[in-house]
Amino acid sequence: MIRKKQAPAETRDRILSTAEALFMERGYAATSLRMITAKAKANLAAVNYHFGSKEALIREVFERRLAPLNSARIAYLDRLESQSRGRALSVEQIIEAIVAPALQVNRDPLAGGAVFLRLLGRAFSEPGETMREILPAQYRQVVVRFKEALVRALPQVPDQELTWRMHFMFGALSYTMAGNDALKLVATCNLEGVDEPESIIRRLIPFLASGLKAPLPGPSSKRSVQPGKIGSIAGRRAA
Amino acid sequence: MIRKKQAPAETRDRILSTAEALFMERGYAATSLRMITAKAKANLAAVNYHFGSKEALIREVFERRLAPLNSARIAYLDRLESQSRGRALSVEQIIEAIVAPALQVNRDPLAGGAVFLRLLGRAFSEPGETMREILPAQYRQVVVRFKEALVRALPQVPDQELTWRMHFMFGALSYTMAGNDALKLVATCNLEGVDEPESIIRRLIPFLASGLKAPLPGPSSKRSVQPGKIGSIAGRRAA
DNA sequence: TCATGATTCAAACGTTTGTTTGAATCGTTT
DNA sequence: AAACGATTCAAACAAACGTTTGAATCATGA
Repeated sequence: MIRKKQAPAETRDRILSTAEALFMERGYAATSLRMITAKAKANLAAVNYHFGSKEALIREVFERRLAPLNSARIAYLDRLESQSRGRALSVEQIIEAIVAPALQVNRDPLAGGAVFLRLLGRAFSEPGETMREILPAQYRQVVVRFKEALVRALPQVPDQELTWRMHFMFGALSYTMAGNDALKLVATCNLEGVDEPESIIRRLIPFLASGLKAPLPGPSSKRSVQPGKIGSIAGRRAA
Repeated sequence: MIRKKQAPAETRDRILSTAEALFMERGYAATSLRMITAKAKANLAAVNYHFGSKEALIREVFERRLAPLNSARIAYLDRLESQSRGRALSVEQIIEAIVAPALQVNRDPLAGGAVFLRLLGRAFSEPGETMREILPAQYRQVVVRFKEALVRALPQVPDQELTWRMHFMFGALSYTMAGNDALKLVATCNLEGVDEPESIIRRLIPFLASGLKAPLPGPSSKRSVQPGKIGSIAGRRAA
């Protein structure tokens, strides 16, 4: 079961990378082991031999890339904090510590490249029990660490509010990483630099930083909304 | 094929709503017609009779809810613009026109309720050809209309930049609507009002508005990032 | 050289998938 | 009552699914 010495086990990695690519473009449930093994030029039984099951395969697909990525993020943050001794980091620096390692992965096909980043972006809105186990486990350290840094950088923002804003940030981030073809949704003009992640990040960081630093809303501005109706359905009332 | 008079065709709607709920909690590919028809207390063949195929079913699931929602958004924007004669709307108002109708849907189970909103949030990062056809077609009008309003509200922001920021906004929005259980990802403290969409929106709007209004970056600040490697691999240097 | 354990392979396992079929049932109109 | 189209239903279809099996193949240490 566990390979020790002999055999380069290159089959294992070939399956992992092929599964990664297919999961990205077709989704998890819609990708069969037969597709994977055929494209990876491996035998069908190889998946169950090397991983045990399809579920264990997808688990490995993520952990192989995600663990190094999140370690790099924490290391990046550590470096920034040791450089600016004592002083709190800027929000932009903190976001950079999240985003720059991802950018690094994007450049390096050996670390997963754009394929894995898109897969990862989608994983956050994937249903099912599997992802609800993998992602929190992989991100726990990162979240705690960056939350601490953000609390120091934004002492005026209450804890609850900051948690929500981190949530929104992760949303915009994972959506952007997913590199959605739904991007063409908002593309009323032809976007320049769609394929240059650096330029996307240069635009994303100010957006997120401004969001995190947004002025606090009045303690309870009840004004909100009270529109009319929706569609053709009648008889509705607002809050 | 097309029902004219007789029979309430309530079976059709029962299948639609059941499929909606199952697609939300299990995903599209992982939900079988047998699950749907069993839970909807309909015959298996009813799906192919009423819709033609599984693909046509999911298409109808979305269009039934999405068309009224987006119509309501445009109507909301029209109302705001006719109220403030001539003057440009505030960014917050424009966001409200996007968000409030969704909030309305959330309150009304007959319009889809929270179930459909979560399904819709996920749809944006769904792979496959189906969604890449449905969503752009349903959103085209909305995007054009709101883009125009935002251009008026933010004349200092270049067109390209604004398009990207709308992209980020849709990301945070769909991620939030998906009501991800990955929310517990960033939940280091127990969130209050997780189940009160109003309070979530009250926090989301300032975040998005600040992001859209963010100061423009220097024309080409090349400083950015260029770290070393990733993970446990050695040799790293800061930017 | 032989023996050993890891890996590959073709074939088959029993389920489950989406779809089709043809007869039964229902409500309405003639 | 008879006839009609719309709808439901049980049954079957081939195809594809994840997994298992047992023998072949390979590289290596004795």
